[in-house]
Amino acid sequence: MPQANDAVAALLTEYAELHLMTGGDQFRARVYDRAARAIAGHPQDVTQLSPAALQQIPGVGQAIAGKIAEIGATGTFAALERLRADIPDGVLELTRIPALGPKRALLLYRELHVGSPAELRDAIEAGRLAGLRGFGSKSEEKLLRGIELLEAAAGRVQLNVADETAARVVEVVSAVPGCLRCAPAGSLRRFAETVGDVDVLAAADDSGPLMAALTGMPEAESVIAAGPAKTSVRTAAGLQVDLRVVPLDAWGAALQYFTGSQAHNVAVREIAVRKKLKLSEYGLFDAVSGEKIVSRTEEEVYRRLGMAWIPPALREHTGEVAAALRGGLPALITESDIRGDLHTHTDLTDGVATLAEMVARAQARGYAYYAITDHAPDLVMQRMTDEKMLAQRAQVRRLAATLAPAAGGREPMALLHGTELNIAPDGTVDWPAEFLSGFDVCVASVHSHFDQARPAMTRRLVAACENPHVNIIGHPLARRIGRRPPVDVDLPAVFRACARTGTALEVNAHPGRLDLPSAHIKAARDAGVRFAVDSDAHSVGSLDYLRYGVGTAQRGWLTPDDVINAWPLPRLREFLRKGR
DNA sequence: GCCGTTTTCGGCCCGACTGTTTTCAGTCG
Repeated sequence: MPQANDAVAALLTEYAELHLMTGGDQFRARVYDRAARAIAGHPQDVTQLSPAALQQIPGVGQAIAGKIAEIGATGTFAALERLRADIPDGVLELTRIPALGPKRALLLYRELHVGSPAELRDAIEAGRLAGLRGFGSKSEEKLLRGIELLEAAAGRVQLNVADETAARVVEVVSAVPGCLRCAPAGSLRRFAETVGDVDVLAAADDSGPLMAALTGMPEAESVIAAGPAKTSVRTAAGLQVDLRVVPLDAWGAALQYFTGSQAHNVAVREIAVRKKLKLSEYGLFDAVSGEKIVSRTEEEVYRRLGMAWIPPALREHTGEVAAALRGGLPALITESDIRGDLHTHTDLTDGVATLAEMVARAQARGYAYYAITDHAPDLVMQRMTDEKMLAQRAQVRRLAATLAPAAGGREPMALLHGTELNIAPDGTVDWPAEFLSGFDVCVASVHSHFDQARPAMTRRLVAACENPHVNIIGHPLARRIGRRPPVDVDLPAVFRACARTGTALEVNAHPGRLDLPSAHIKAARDAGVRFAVDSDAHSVGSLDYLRYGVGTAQRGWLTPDDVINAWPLPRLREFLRKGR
């Protein structure tokens, strides 16, 4: 998805929020919100489209098309600027706090002049909320917890944002004459859950033109530091980007050093010390003579230390160094091992692309199979019915029959018709067994009652696993990174239930979820659990988010054998039968 | 503000929960 669309969508969403906050018509706000989602998921750069083409996008009419044109020309639109003048930035930031919406956020601002989450915390701690309509002691507690969550994520961005920024920097720097190599490093290369700043490494004899290219990027709003070895800028979105330039000869040692993690580097350097060597970002040296031994590639550096090359996703000092020393690194799953996506949506529920559009993109990704799993009726706002679901199934079957064989004479992509069920507080799901048996695959997820106490939540998830038609537990901890904490659940008990019943746990690849989190994946795998790495795509472009799920699976040490959608279709189908 | 085999106006996704109230507004999915 073009990055320009995200910027347009963000402005339209902001307008909807401010409009709602100031008591504007809720339906107009909803239309702007819907248009924003459709634009974010639109495959072409909307600022390049004609008014007529814009109005083909669902939810975009004459007025919003005009606003988009205005954004294309000026970077914003007048109606938004009028609202911004009324309400300071921080008030919108207040609504990012869970359980605090536009109405109460505005009340806080109007009554107490609270204009940011930090000011809200001060106000709560000073007892200034006492007596304010709509705020009791429970609210205060909940808000303080929410502010904590928000602050923990402050200054860090989701993987996709860091990834897109890094890709732009690499593109620009690589194009400079004299640039010999350029690649992202740091926590982005390790597929960390969030990224604090973007590290990009380049190799060149003369760093000057490369640094100038970075500071000259239109996205570079301010220059934090500018030297020959390292230059840092801050983007308009507030993200810090560090570019480091090294001689080509030091590429491997520098890439190893700047990829981290710090704990991994400390462990690797200790190995070097024991071998009477010294490892730095400039190379691996003889500790006594100071003579350089290797530095050109990461592989050489690790090999000279007696280790196989360690995939970046493993470099967290959680056993990877010991495994590498004894030759026991796992053959990690890679994106090319994934044969299909088992959790995706269409515009039948809250997706923004049609079935045909989603399937076409899945085919272009080279998948052997692809599942459509729209929401089930208990998520009331999606207005799903038996009839709509059965009609979609017929449509899927018809479409499947028309798919052309893939390149190389392979079978045409198989289409699986599925659904994403809602796990009710008691562990039951939307439909009875008879109706469920008509699906090829069922994902089941928690979408409500996130605050259940641990015993109830554990019973709930275990009961879902025990349902003979539930194949995959979707986003098992139901967390939203920086937005909503994970549910409280006895994970070992859930892992045992999954292994016993043949239910896979999802590694949801959406960069705002990454759930099951990598920290828990290894334990689940050791308990005998299988996994499904899914995009949970709601648009054509977000099918590509799958790579973040693969990175998360790698951080959990998973191999293709652990991941059901890396299996050939017959083996997958056998798993989905769940012994029935 | 968008949309239409309900098509140029009058609807628009809606039910449940929570914490606050004392009958309901706000928030969420």
